[in-house]
Amino acid sequence: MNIGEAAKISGVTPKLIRHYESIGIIPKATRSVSGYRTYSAADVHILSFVKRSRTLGFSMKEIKKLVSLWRNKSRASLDVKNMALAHIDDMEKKIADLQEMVKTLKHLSKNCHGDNRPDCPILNDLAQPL
Amino acid sequence: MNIGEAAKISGVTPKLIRHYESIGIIPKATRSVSGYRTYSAADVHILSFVKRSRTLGFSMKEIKKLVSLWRNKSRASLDVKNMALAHIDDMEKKIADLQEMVKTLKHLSKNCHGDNRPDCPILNDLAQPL
DNA sequence: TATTGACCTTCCCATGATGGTAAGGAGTAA
DNA sequence: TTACTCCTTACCATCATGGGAAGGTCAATA
Repeated sequence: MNIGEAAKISGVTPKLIRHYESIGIIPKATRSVSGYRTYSAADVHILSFVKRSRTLGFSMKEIKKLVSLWRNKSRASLDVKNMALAHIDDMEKKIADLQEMVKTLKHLSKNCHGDNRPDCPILNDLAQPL
Repeated sequence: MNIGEAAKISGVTPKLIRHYESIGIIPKATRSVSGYRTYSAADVHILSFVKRSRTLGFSMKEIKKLVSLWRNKSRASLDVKNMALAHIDDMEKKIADLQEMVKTLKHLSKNCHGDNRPDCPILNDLAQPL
């Protein structure tokens, strides 16, 4: 099948499929006589794997490793688990950061009249040297 | 003062100060005879404002608006509050997304032996067409 | 057969916020 | 004068993705 159909099935746009190929996430596609990329069901499976990994927030660098682990039948599940745990850690840090910001902003917003008057605790906070 | 000192006081690197100037977040700095940027306490105050706004997760686009509201003495606090509330919404969406990913990955990790064996529920999930 | 329209190709540029580096000028102190 | 630190601009990199241009291919239809 051509890149368009592979894109529809995998949920990865043609644009991104080419990009993934260029940075070595996926193997180089075979080509038709006229130069079109051609994909097998196995190729589409890799693309779906990448898509799902992105959905779970893994970076392309991590996904590159995940794909190679997936294709290596003698992998140790420990390696995969460690990647997952590290990624969970990263995300939990991000969540904590965001929650802190939300907390602060909610507090400031609560004290802001939110009317025509210029006085505003939010701006006062921002203008305060940290 | 020169850009280096303004950077130390405000916590914004010289690199970023120049960048902020170039994209119009802060007014163009006055220059010394030899071309060095010079900053007043008021200029540094703007930089601190930007820094604090970044700390609260606002985008540069939003900060541009916040700065202009801050400097507009006849602003309506409603405008500021609405920006804050919209930003809170954005962040809460991001938090929810991250929490969903964490939840899924934690579940998968719990079921992964994490040893020398290749069998791995995490990879099985990733390989599953969504 | 000629044309059309949908698909494919490569190449370059843009995003957003930040960092790095290189090449060169300015300021100051020994 | 040398040496060192600071400043200047300009370009490139990151990360994942999207947009668009210019041109080739394929299949169906007029």
